Amino acid sequence: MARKTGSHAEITGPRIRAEASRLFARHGFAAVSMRQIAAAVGVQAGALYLYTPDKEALLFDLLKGHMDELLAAWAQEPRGTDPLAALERFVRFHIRFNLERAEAVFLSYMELRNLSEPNFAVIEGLRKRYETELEEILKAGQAAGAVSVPDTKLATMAIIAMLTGVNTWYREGGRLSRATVETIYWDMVRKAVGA
Amino acid sequence: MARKTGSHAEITGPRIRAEASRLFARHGFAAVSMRQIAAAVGVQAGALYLYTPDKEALLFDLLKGHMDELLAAWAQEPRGTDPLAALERFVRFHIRFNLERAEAVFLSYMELRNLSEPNFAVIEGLRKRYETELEEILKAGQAAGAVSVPDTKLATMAIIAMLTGVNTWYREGGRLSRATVETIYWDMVRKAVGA
DNA sequence: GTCTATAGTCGGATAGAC
DNA sequence: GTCTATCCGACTATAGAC
Repeated sequence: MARKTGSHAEITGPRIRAEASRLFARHGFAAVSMRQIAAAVGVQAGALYLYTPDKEALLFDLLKGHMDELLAAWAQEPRGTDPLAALERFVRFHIRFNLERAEAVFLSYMELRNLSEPNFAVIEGLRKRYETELEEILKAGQAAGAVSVPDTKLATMAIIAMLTGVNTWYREGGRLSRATVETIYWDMVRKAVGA
Repeated sequence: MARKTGSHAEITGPRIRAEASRLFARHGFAAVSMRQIAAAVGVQAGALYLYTPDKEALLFDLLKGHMDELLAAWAQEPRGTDPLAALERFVRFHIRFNLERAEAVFLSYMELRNLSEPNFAVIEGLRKRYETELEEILKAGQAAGAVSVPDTKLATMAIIAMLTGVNTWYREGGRLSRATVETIYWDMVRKAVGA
């Protein structure tokens, strides 16, 4: 028989993050109570405070973890010298990674304003670093004559918004596979940057 | 001397909507209390219920009002038979209108999940109608051979996401004027659709 | 590590005086 | 139309038993 109480530190921590992520994404940070999270995990509300100092720190952990994983995953993508190939890798990577982590992407985007100023600045810094990765690719492409955009900064923001937008409409098992979506978006991005 | 109490129905209603919009956009619907809204307007919390049956209806009014105004404003834009000219009008209209109503755009986008199912369906229907306006332009362009996209539905979603993204970074008095931003985005959209 | 119990605050919404 | 007062429930976070 499973006992009702005892030590489960190694599984409770991750489960708290998983349930909090799910609930925050579905109902919004402010609309979710610590009691709801605890109930979803199967512990009492008080037990959550063994794993997080407060509710905001829990949100920050989720957002910070997501951004770290995003940057780490991009860093592991193969490099290359061809700017156009790099751009294609970025487009496909961004769509693929964001669809795989739809919940975390949604959170990192909707719940930023619930962070305190210092925590907000951390996440913004990581986001900016990711954007810079794309801008460097565009600048290199521009320098090499492989791409032609009116403004690399605006092109960066335009491309990221366009790609992230996939998450708002894509549904698994729908009309198009992920690979097809990647290819169609790459086609539009390639043309948009005049390549 | 201004009296402290009395009848101000004609100005209080709009002021409640204005302050609620501002507060919801800044802190999120769930994080804002009726007392906060009342304090911003300068009345007591109970007085709000003369203007709205409950908090959600207040949010719905804001979102519905915004979508109605968006569709009405687009309906007033000049028509024409040239699909490419129509596309340019859409691009410039969308950026201009959304920058003028940044607060309402942000709300209509972030707070959808706080609506009840029937109210949610109303807003989604209006949003869909707006998207269809763009898709019809792309289809007409495709038929006329003026544009060439792999998929008009995806191109619609990609363009709208890209254009709406301007709101996330544009700051008044920044490096670029609104007109310049419109022109740069139109250049990227035009290329993206193979025109 | 998790529980129960609780402190202390704040929430949405309503009743009734003016 | 607005106010004051209030009901009643829910919230975050903590204390202390086990």
